[in-house]
Amino acid sequence: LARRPTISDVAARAGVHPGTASRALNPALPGRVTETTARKVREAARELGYLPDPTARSLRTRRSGVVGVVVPDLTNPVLPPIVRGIEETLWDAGLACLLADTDNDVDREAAVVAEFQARRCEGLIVATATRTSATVSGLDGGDLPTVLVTRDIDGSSLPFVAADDASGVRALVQHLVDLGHVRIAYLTGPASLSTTLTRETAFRNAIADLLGPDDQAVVRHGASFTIDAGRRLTQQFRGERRATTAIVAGNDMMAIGCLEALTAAGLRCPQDVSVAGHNDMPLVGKLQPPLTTVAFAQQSLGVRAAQVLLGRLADNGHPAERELVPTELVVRGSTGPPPTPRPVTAATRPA
Amino acid sequence: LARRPTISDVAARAGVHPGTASRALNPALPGRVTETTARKVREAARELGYLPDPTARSLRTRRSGVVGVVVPDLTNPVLPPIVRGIEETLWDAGLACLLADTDNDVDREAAVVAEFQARRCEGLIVATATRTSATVSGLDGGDLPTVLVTRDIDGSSLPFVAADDASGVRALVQHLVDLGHVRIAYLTGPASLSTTLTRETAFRNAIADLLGPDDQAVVRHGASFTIDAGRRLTQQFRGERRATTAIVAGNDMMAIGCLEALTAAGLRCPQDVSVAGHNDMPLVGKLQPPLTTVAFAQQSLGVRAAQVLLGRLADNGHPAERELVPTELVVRGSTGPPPTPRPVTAATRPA
DNA sequence: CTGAAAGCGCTAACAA
DNA sequence: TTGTTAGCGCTTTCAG
Repeated sequence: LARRPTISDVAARAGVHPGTASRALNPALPGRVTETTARKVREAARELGYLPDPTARSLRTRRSGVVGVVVPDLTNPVLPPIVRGIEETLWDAGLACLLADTDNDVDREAAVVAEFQARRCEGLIVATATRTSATVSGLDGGDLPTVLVTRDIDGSSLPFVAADDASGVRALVQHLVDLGHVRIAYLTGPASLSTTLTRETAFRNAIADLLGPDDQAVVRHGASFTIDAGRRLTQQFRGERRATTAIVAGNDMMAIGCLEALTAAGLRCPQDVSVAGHNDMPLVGKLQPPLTTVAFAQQSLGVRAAQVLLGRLADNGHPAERELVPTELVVRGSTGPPPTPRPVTAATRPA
Repeated sequence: LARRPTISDVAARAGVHPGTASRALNPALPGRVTETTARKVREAARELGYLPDPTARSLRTRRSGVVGVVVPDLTNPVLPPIVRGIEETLWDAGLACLLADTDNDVDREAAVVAEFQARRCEGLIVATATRTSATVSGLDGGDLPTVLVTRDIDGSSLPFVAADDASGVRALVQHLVDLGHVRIAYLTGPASLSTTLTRETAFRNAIADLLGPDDQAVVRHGASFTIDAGRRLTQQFRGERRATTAIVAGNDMMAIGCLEALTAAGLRCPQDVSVAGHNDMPLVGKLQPPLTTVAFAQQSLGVRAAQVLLGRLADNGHPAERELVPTELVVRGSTGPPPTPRPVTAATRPA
């Protein structure tokens, strides 16, 4: 017979009943079996190359051994290491990962979550980016264990793992203030994203704490976290605020756009204007100038997220953990002291 | 009752037999049902919020609706867009993606494939990197439809989708020769990887075709496709071959290492030595100098791989397609004419 | 065209 | 401790 061996085949070969064979193969079980039968069964299983059918098992046990991982856009460089950490950790726990990319689309997100529920995922790890999501909010308090990574949902009490962006941004502002900057602007992405709010709030707080009144915190929002958006925002911003000596971008891509716009305007970085990013994407340390940015251990973040989910799988009841993994300020060449004090308009005018 | 509705619930509500309900809900079936009953059943299903249980269905139909995607290392920047293309295409075809990262480990690869088979994946897309693999070879001719992406297996007849690296490398060498280079070296990664061989062979052929005898094709292998390996290889290579005016690297990371080593040796790129990479990773166009490299539509590659798999799923019999998606030479600032002819040793000596 | 019944492979009650 | 039995939810023969 060409079909793959079933537990009945194993049982037959071992001369026992299928039920017994099942118990023998199941490691931790209260009603154990004799060591001799266990050996016989294992032997038979090995000889036959028996692999249990997870489908049949799922149907019976109502546990699929599968976790759904939902990302907004896998081509965002922060995500792959996170997904890798998740996958590795879950694999070691005997769980497989279904991956879906929502392309930042709410309908797609809803469809993915529905599909993953239908497929009997035991848990969900959700990294999609918006601050609000009817789909994800609906999971809060439900019976499908869910962990948010990198994003937070307004008013949600779901467990959540992210980098401690606030500390990173604060360290960055501190660094700029230490260098002597007093006119610092923040260029960031859409206010609808969880990341935007966290970082922006941290920026405003840091400015208020370190430089006094809030009115010095200049913040501009772009349409997306891209090089283009960073470039455009910088161009239009430079038209209004020439006194600025340091620009913090919401992520590295925007910082790159910012650098390009400054260069195009004939300004040097960091001599005329300092620039910093966030995320420490691959290669930003190889740019000219190398980018000062906020880094975090991306893969560890994924590992932690998976561990939190494993905790929820064991007990979905206890209060949700909200964990932040540490960030680190990476100082590189794109930040330096502000231009030596001269009449401000002259000091920052394009060459 | 709190449990989710089954087909029997739907059938009861519609006043028909479960079997009939099943048929009514199944779109294309030979033995159809009356339009009126079909409507009743759909109505009942909608009211109950019925979702078929894929586990039970799988058990019965022996089709899981899941395919396995095996990657060597998701943090390699070429992979995420490919995986995204795969996921999107399969999602549209109603298939879900199980993702596993082997961390370039053969045992892990074997375990993953076994696990995916056990989980009743309908097909596999394998992107792991080595030229030989007992595990993957074993899939050849088996009943699990498998598509290789980005890699090839020696002597395998499995369907395979990759970028047309050979054309890209050839275009690159042509470009360098057109610029006037005659001493061109190739620095690449481990010979055990599929990618290494394809590109290296193309390089040797191009050199032989365009510059004559093979002895001018200088090739060095490093331990990995990393910045470090590129740097080390360049350092040791420069010790031996000062006449070289152009260096082609096996991928962009090595090219970056190469640039660093040249800079450290006081050489300018492209004035003293031209450098080129392969893959067009994010940001390599933003480096100083911007890197000349070989690009391909990564996401499309993933889409094509998924489409080929869908073809195999429909008919695993017909001969395996071996498809190459086009590459494009992206000329940027890191390549230029060789130094003006002077005594060779002087022309390439560090400043 | 629809109802009846069997069974995918496994595990968890219950009995012996 | 082991065998027995039932059944997870679905589809698909086979009758009617």
